[in-house]
Amino acid sequence: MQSRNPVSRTGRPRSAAADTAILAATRDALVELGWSRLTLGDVATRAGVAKTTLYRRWPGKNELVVDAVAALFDELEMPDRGSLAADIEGVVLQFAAILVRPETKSGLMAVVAESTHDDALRERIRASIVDRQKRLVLEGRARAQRRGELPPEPDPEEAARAVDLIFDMVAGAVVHRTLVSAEPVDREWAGAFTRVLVMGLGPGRSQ
Amino acid sequence: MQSRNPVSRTGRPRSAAADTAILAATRDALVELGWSRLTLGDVATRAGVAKTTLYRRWPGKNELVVDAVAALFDELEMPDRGSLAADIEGVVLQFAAILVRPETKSGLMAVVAESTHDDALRERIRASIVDRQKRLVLEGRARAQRRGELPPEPDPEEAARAVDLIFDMVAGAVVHRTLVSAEPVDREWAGAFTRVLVMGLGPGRSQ
DNA sequence: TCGCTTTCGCTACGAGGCGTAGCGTAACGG
DNA sequence: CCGTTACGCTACGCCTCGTAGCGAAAGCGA
Repeated sequence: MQSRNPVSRTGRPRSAAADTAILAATRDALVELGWSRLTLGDVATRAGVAKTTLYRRWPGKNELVVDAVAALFDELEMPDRGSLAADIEGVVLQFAAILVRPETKSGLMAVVAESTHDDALRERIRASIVDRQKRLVLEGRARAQRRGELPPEPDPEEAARAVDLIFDMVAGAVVHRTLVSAEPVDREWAGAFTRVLVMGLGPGRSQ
Repeated sequence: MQSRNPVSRTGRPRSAAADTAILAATRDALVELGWSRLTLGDVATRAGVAKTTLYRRWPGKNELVVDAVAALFDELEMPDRGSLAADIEGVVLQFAAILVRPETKSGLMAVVAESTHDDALRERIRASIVDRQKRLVLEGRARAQRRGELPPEPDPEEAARAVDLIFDMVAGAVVHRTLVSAEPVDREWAGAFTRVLVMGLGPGRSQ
């Protein structure tokens, strides 16, 4: 995760089990307590480690929660479902399944809020969470172009803008539906959303 | 704002100036400190009131920040710009203008995160912030139907679902673009977003 | 003008989290 | 076996929280 020296070959190695225990304890605490009431001392107790061990590995609450939540996004993948619409609907439902979990809900938004005052934290979120999702958009877009569902985009800058737009639309809508509106992202909603998006992307000019 | 008795006609009245001073001080503190480092004692000092006065009016940090941020949404309105696309683009830019302010960025997401563990807080957010935005969607949709840009929807439940979907798409995309991607919502982005949305809503069946 | 009522500013307080320092011990590699 | 690093534990000063208690201030009605 983070090591002060690139590799320190001597001395007692850090316990990998402690890392996973701490991250799991953080998620448990997020579920039970939410963000504001979560304390690092409590997490340490839950994980069965000393509080000092926790501080030796993470600078503070923000970074710890980012890593704890990021692990939830490991399961993200994008099987080829045959069409652009099916691919989008699949990734929407998959993303929603992660987002609906209480540890994600309370943790993710809180660190995003903190990141508005902490550039390093924003970068950490981007690297460990956001980019992994964006990769799915890139993949789905490339597939759709191969199928002929979307026109190829010769200009790389224009393509990047299009990917960013799609990404913000998909992730934003799912997040807003789940967290702000507090309504479920079920097949019906995902289908309606996908219809609008695919229709908006398809025949018209530009992307 | 909140009064324990519907109206108490006797005794010293609460200072209305203190309310506005406290809310303004809260926004200032959000700008300088962000959410996590904001303390109620500091807000009281900035506002020139005693800390106890603050606690007499708000239960805690969450509710105070909701009210402080909600005041920023007072300027929301939706002039008729002649077409559905222009209306959407206008509300996107207007919403983004509020959201880009540092007090909104750090405050809004934090209380949303807290609301996942506090139903009363979620309701407070919905009533004082979310519903005010949703009204714009309702208005723009009605206008577009009057113009013939969108088909009328006889089924009220279906109409409500459509409004909710549009609302989550618009607000979600703008929030995600601004807070997570940390990129500006300029005319170019707003235009591209509006193109996709309008095209997705328009010709196809239902929405 | 005088009470009655409620709010206000101020001070003080216990409780609890934060982040760090220091120590002795444990677990590796050479 | 030795050097090095991680670990568990305790203790600490600092800060914030949220509340209690007080006297003074500011309205209203008689």
